[in-house]
Amino acid sequence: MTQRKEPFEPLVPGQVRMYACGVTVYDLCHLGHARQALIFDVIRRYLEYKGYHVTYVRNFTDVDDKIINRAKELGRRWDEVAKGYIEEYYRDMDRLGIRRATIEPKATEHIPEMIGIIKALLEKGYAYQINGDVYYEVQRFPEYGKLSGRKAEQMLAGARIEIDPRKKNPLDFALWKRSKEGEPAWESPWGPGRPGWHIECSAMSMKYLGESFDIHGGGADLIFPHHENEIAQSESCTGKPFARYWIHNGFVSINQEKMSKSLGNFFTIQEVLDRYRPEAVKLFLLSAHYRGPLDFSDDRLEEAKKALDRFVTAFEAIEALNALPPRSGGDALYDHMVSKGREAEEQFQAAMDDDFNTAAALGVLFGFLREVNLVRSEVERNITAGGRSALHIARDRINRLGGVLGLFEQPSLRPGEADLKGRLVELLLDLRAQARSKKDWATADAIRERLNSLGIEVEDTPQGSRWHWRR
RNA sequence: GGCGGCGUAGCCAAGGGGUUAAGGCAGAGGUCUGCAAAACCUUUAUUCCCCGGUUCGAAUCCGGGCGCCGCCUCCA
Repeated sequence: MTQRKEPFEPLVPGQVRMYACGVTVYDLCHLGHARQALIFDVIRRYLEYKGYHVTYVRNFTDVDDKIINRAKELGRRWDEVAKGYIEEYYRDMDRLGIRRATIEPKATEHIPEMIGIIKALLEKGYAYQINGDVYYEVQRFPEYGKLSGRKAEQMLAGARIEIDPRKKNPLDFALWKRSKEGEPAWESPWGPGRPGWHIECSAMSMKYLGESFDIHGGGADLIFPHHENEIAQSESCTGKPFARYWIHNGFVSINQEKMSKSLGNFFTIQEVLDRYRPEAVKLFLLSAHYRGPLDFSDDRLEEAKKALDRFVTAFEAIEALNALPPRSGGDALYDHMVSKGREAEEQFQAAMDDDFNTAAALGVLFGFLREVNLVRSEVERNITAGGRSALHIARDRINRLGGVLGLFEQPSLRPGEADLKGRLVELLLDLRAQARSKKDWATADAIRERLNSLGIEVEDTPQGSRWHWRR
């Protein structure tokens, strides 16, 4: 509200109540939606890491013009279209490893609450009805524009909105829309209709979080008018301050242009995930501060993938050390790693405390990884019990902190690695076939024995060798 | 026209009045290796778009330019 960073103090000590505007389910989600969802997921995870009890509400807008239009295009029922895209949404978020919110309400399931607020606004004189439509009267709320830093007069000057002559003021917005034939409709004191877009978030956030709560947010494009309108209708209804802190994320762009449906320059989450691991996509999305723009390109994703592999290879190498028996000693290494780890965790917290600076936090993790690799190369030369524990504890810390960013939670197998095993066996069998053709039985038998000891049985047949995992 | 944001190495990106200007990618050198690849280590900005000002001191604050982007209509 002050347009700057503010120290965070929740309304109720130890508890955080946050609301993020979710998606309108009329199409597949693109990378921009992924960024928004991830950022709020990370904020939630970090607050939990800090020991807060977090109630996180994220809604679905499941009735709206765009859904109705989409249904017409597809020749399906509007509610089926919404339901289908909610399923797609969950599929995308699950693949990305973005946690479900505490409560995920749908607009259509909260019509009575919305009607309640509209009624109250009419009674208090903040709204007026025309012919089955109900509008909020912006001029009755002097603070209108306080979030976006605009004044009502300014907005009129350059307005490019079409003016509805029935409205008292062009800025007035619909709380309730009368339904046309064939459109979804709910009974109301003003006749059959459906809610305006802004009212749903007021109704659902206040229902689950109370009339005043801590954090509200969404994409930067929602600042005006959506969030401005939410504030107006909520505060004039309750007479209390609405959300205390506002968090708005920047856009994902392509060639410096906002990724959007209208420009057609978007990539769906599914398209991106077909080509890149979820963890790499997340690393990319967190590599810039959430408020700034983030330009998408294959080069950036490739970089993120390689950067992520630094962690993956280190984890794998640390794991591999377990197979070998350690010597005693290495206590100094252990102490060193613990203190470096503590230092890193403090720096990580400092970065996240500063307006959730994930890019800086990631930098801390990479810096710590270097320390870990230094120790690792020493332990690889001389495996000691202390050295190995040092690496384990460091790996656990990286995992834990990475987990706050939603990273390192998924199996570290690189894509194709599972079937890579099969291809490696085939490769060995090819070599073995060459050896057999030269009657190099020692080599051939050695390969068979070695594979056998790994649980792979090899059978020779007239058609060539076959292999299978021992059951 | 109004409101807001951004401009830091070859690229991406933190920082934000005075410690060595994080980190990633790419490049260079090295360790390892029969050679290679991979991996790891080291290294890479006397300088932060330009011009003025404030200050003992500015990339960081202020004023003015230039360039890019977003919002003001649905948009994460």
